[in-house]
Amino acid sequence: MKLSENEWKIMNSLWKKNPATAREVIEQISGEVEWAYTTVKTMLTRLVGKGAVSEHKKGNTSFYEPLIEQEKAHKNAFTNLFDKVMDGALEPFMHYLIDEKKISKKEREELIRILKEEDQEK
Amino acid sequence: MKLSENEWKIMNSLWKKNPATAREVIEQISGEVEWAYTTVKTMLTRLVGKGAVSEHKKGNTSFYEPLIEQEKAHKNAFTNLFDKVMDGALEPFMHYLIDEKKISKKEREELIRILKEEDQEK
DNA sequence: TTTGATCTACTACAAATGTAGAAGAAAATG
DNA sequence: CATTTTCTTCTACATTTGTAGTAGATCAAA
Repeated sequence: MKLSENEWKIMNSLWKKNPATAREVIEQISGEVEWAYTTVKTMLTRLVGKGAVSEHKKGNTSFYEPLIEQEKAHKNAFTNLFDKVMDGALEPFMHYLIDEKKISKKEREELIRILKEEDQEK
Repeated sequence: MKLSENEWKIMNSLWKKNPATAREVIEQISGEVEWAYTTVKTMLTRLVGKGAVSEHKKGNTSFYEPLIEQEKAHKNAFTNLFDKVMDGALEPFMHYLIDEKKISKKEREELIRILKEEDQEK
């Protein structure tokens, strides 16, 4: 399942709150982007076509729900990034995290904790 | 600078070896993908158009070189992934790394080292 | 120098993506 | 009920991406 940038936006909104109407989706993402109502509708329809979202109606209004799990979708996106874009390299990523995203000391410690924790588990 | 998947493939090849001719690029990525010669040419031309790659000729043959830095390009890709796709979430990424990419104990230790090292520096 | 191999430049064309307008149906409001 | 608001479905259209084919130029080998 490959999603476009705009589709991610919609999916992220739906993962936060669902079922949701097109109107609700728009409201949730307004401020981040300014799309016409029908633009959002079009993307929702396309997502339904891709099988990423379900649609059911109450009266004449459609309610949408994600059909794919956020976690899986994100993993796919990561895999894609690493395989296709990064050619498998991991280390530059860590530096990126630290340099560009300016993760806090706290977050850094959290990451270390996660890494160590898994070390124990396995 | 936004690159498509195929363009990443070409760029990664050019970062490994440059300047390079279209023929050399093809040879380097053959095995991973099977594109017609003219397909690679088209993409190189498009990359030149985007300003990601330079082209200069010797005789009638073009030699290509990356104009953008690999590190910066990768950072952009990360930023894009996090901002657009992940909505800023970091933690799921670590779990992804561990679960899906099955990074080795060694790599894990390396990541921890990097994270700690930066901790000292700043 | 003829001929085959190789390059380039140009053109093509379908699918995906971004972005929405128009028209008609349904719901809400006065 | 008449009018306004809101939804839906269709249609549209430019750009980007994937993926080459063709024809003409050039280089290399016999």
